[in-house]
Amino acid sequence: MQGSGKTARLSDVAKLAEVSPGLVSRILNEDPTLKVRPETRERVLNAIDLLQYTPHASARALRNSRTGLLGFALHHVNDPIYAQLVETAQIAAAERGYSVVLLNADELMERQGAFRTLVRGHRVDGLLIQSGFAADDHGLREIARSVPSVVFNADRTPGLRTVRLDDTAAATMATRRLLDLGHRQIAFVGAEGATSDRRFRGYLDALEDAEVAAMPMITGGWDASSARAGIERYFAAGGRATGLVVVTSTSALGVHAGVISAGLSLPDDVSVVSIHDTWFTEHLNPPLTVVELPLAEIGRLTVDLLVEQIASPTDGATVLEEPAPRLIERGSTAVRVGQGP
Amino acid sequence: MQGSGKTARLSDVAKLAEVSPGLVSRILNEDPTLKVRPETRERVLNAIDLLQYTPHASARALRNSRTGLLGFALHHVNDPIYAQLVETAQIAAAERGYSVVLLNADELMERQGAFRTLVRGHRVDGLLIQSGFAADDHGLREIARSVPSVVFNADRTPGLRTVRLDDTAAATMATRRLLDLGHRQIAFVGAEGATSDRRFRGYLDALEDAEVAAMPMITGGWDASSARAGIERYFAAGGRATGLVVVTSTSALGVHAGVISAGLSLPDDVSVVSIHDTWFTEHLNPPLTVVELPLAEIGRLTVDLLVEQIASPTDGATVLEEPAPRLIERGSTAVRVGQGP
DNA sequence: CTGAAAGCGCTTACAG
DNA sequence: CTGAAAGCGCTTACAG
Repeated sequence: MQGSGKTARLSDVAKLAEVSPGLVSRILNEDPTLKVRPETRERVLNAIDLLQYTPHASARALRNSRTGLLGFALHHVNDPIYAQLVETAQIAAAERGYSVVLLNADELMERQGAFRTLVRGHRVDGLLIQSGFAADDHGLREIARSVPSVVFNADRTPGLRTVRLDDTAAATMATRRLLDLGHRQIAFVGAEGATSDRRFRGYLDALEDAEVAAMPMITGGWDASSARAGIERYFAAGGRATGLVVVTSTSALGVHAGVISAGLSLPDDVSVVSIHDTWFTEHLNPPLTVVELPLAEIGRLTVDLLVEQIASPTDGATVLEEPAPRLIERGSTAVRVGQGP
Repeated sequence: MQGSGKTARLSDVAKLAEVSPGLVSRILNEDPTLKVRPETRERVLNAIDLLQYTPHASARALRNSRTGLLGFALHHVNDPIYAQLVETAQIAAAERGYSVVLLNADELMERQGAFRTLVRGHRVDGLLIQSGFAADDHGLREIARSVPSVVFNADRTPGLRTVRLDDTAAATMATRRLLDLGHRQIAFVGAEGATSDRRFRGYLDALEDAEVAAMPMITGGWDASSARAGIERYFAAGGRATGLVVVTSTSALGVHAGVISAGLSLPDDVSVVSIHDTWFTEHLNPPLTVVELPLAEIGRLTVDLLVEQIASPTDGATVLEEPAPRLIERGSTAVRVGQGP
């Protein structure tokens, strides 16, 4: 049932083409020092074709100390933003000849052994690590130092190559839009971790610029349900914000639902802007106003950086500023009404 | 910057423990025929610990003809249902000692070479293939036959191990609910592929049972935007359904938006039920009534089946019927009003 | 109870 | 211009 017998080895090709295995290998790998008779090369190429020869990945990996695998250590693929990122990054990796191994960041942080098997067992050539998510990433950073890697969403850290989007600019843009619409009671719905901190910073910058007082951060978290609970608590406790900047659109979905279930009208009583555009935002009722950040581009960039890290590791912080954040105005924002100036 | 020098090899452990490499290997792999002096074993274990020894994955893979990798060939990870599945399956795989390689089903189908490198290059021990998505999966089935694999969502096919959820039962349950609410004009919003076909069948079954006439299928597709476009076209053309059974919740999001943008009230004019519960359904406005199918369980089951396939390939169709589909009634369904009996 | 040796399939200096 | 040989790090019959 499984295919047509054994797969051909290099030596089979060599035998068929009546040359040595070494020569076949050199032709396959396009050894630049090699000067082979066109006629011989032809014979070898034909044999490869005839036998459907494909190099044995493990044999190559052992010999070259390169697996051709990139590990992606994520907290949740089941988040639309990261799913989108992974999808792009997987394609970018494939284009560069790498496959992507899906790793569980939490397991890697918690289980000492999981990390050891991965790194000391030479299972991947490099690691993309999702950071900036939990308050404490120490475990992940340890890991990042022991293998070529790119830490996604972390702040600049000595010894690490970090990459991130321009979170601050995005949050500033979102907040400005609410200010322009006349809102003066604007709160930030945030979460744990460095990414949220940077976005909160952007929110503060915009308010400071406009000389409008900031409000205490509302704790929302990174998922819809916790954000919804957070915002329901906020309004139940008498919260008075008329404009909400939400750390990410996944959470904004919950905020959206929470505002409505709190008996408030969206956008008439409360306007909501969030960060990241994704497949569901335009289909909400009302649709979500967002600041779009270049997810596809950061996916490619991250893979490129990781491939560079494998070639020669360097530290430093990369921030993708182009294409710039872009406001997409939809129905969840409106001119502020009521309560006088 | 990268870790503390070279990693230890088996021979280093052997040297330190003053035994042969073979012995270390046998202890490591718990060779049952091995009777070693406790004292010697202790020495070896200590050496392993001291050197932080971890077997070299590629060397093992070459020797054992097992990579420890499972390939997941998907169309879009960027779909909440599949993202959820992948997340569960990744964890299940890790528990069984396998890592997951993310593969692009479309690339695998289209690029002859991508598939050859994968299979003939011994890159994975087995393949989980997402099927039932496009109308024509022939390419994927070819692949499935040449390597231990499980084809997810396909109908029973000779020579293949298929696994799927009880799509028909789920759709029947959804349709019944609309019937119970008094709806008589019920349409199915479907998509391409076997999965949608089975759900359509379930819809037909329920109507037949109730002796209610079926309506032509509305073409929605597997994503929110195309489903929205489909439903907008439908109502613009004078479609008269008061109840909609949607093939999956991702599409239902678009249907939800489309019903509203068509100027109809949800659920008063049109009730919507869809298949699969996921993180966003309860946060829509109104929240989505769905039939929940056991996604986490099918993720585990699929990995288990795949691991079995690797041990010894067999064909056959597995349908996960337990836990049974479950109706979760939310705000997108209501008793049918207006237009007399 | 433990060791020596061959071999998994490749690549690459080193010869000629 | 091409070949023979060693070796990447492991495992496993085969001896003893």
